[in-house]
Amino acid sequence: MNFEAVTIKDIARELGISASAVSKALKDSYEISEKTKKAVLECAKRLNYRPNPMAQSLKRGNSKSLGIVVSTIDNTFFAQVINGMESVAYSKNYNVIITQTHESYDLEVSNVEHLTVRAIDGLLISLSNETEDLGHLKRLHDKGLPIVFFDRVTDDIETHRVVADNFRGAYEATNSLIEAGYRKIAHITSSPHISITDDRLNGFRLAMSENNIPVNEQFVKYCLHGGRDLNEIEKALTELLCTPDRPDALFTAADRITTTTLMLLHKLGFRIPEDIALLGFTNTGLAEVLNPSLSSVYQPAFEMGKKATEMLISLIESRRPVTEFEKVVLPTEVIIRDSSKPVLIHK
Amino acid sequence: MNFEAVTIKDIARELGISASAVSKALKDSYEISEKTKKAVLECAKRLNYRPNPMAQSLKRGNSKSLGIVVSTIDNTFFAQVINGMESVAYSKNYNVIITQTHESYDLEVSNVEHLTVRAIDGLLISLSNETEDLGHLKRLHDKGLPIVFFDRVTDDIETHRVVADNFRGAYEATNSLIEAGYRKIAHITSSPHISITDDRLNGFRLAMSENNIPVNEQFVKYCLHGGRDLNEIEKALTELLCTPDRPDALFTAADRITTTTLMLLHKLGFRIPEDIALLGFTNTGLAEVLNPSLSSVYQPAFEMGKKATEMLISLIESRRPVTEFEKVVLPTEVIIRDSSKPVLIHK
DNA sequence: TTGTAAGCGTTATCAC
DNA sequence: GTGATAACGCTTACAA
Repeated sequence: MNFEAVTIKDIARELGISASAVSKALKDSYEISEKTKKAVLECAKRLNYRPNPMAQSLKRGNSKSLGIVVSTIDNTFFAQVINGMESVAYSKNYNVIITQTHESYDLEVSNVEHLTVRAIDGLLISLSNETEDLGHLKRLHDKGLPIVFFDRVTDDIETHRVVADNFRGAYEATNSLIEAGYRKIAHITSSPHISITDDRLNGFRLAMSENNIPVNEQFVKYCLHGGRDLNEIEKALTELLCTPDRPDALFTAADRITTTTLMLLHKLGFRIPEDIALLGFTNTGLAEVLNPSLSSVYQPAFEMGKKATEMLISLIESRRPVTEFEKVVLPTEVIIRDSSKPVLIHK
Repeated sequence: MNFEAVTIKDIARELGISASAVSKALKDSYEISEKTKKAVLECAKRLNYRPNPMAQSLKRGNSKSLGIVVSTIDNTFFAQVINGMESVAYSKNYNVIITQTHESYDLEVSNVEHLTVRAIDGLLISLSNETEDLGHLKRLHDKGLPIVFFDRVTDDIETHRVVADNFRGAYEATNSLIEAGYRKIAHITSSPHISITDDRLNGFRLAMSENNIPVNEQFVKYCLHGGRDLNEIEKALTELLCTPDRPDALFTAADRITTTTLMLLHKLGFRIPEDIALLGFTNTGLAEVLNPSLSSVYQPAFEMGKKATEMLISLIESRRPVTEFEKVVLPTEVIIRDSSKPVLIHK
């Protein structure tokens, strides 16, 4: 760029040596004398030389950047995942390029396109709520683009996957509701298209059946937009709560759904847990503070980001084609909360 | 990249013409015959040719990508700003690279470094809470890197700035509290280092003084971490509320501060607005739902992102050096809410 | 209308 | 130990 114009040639000219000597000196090649190295290093520092990553990429055939595709960055869970990804990527000298699908299949396709055009070395992706067809990803994968799926994964593409233990998290969470005496438990969850929805639903079902509690199918509500659409959740809640035989507890299956449900319950004048119990997957401090009386299910977001990125970078940097793929399941943490919180102050 | 290996040469070879003819045909040059163009286009599509952006950048001396620096993406306001930025950038064929400072000066410096090393064409930045020294940005600006500041701006660097009308927003918000009958109004705000803090505080002070209400300086609380640190706000709240002559209303000056305050008030058992009124800057749907009885100050986040990006791209693409810089002030929206919300259902 | 050649900044290979 | 040279993929004078 014009504003960062110091190149290897400038150093070469300055010292009266060749560009290739400078290049070698800068990477501490054994071919170059100590004296020259010292002079080059000094000069590079003095002129504030920075290698041009474009030129390096062009030469080396890689870009040292990773593409990230999430539904939205405005979500505590994904924000934490991205933080984990950044931490590993930066430590290994990779950059990340973040894109959002806003839960749209079309945007997912065009973002993936955008990223590969921009020449990424690998892709970290959590599928959008809408996505059913994986053609766009299969094609890239077949061409050799390393891909790691996280959170919302698919088994249709042979590669690494990192997920939280959604099944166990849902199972334990449901159990804790049952232990607390609740029986009429409703489950508000995401789109049926994505992998995690099934896992959580199955955990819920197992806990219920182990306790000989039949699942009322009217009490299972899907939210196609995953909590981003307030109306969708409002509708689900209305249907659940506007009946004489309404649930005595809600189990919400995603960060946004939990937060939104909490908001709506407050708005509707329901006290928690006196009027209705609420337990949900959440990575927002919010739910725990507003809802101190019950457990919540915390997803290992930062760890997930780290793990996925480590796996991706190892895929990228492995010399030979990888044939063994791993599905890593990280433990979900069910936080059992103590309802005896001190109330600090006089009103 | 190895997985996307179709180059201009492949097309040239396929058609038995030269690479430069292909290049020209692809950009619809007048020099090339219609027949050749058609053949090239067909072949490019058939082979799924994608230009290598690295090579283009190297040649053209630009990267068609913009750097974004925000404190954190896990914040409704910044997430909305980024959405606005993406919408403009994509429409003009720019990519964005998002980085977070987590309110740390050191991270701000290293991110900016990272971005320029990665060769961005321009920088969109909202200063971190901690930043006082602007040397790192001044140096880049002097070298010719186009920069646009948004939200948390500085007057020390001669360039475009985009802000919300924080002064007016705070003024109107405070007025609405006063009109509602509150007199003992506390102000919880961000770090005193950043520009918006002063603007908001001044709006608050003007409204108070116009109504002949003295500002109790004990009622003005600064949060150096801008609401990210729960303890900081808890401390401020405790100090404010644990006195006999406590405030009857809180005016919070930032999205995260509003949300966190809301959480803590609930936790402490304060009802809003019966026990204490709360009015704040917020871009989260949350606050409005939980706090339906009062106004809230909505920042034009999406518009801010759009405007800042338009200005940056015009800076980048302007041929001659720009000497006239603009400070755009977007209107803040004070939403007066109706407390008569229907409560839907029987408990 | 098309082809040739040089060059963007870097690096690898080979010669000196 | 150091320097020429070619190459990465693309663009653009300029030559044909």
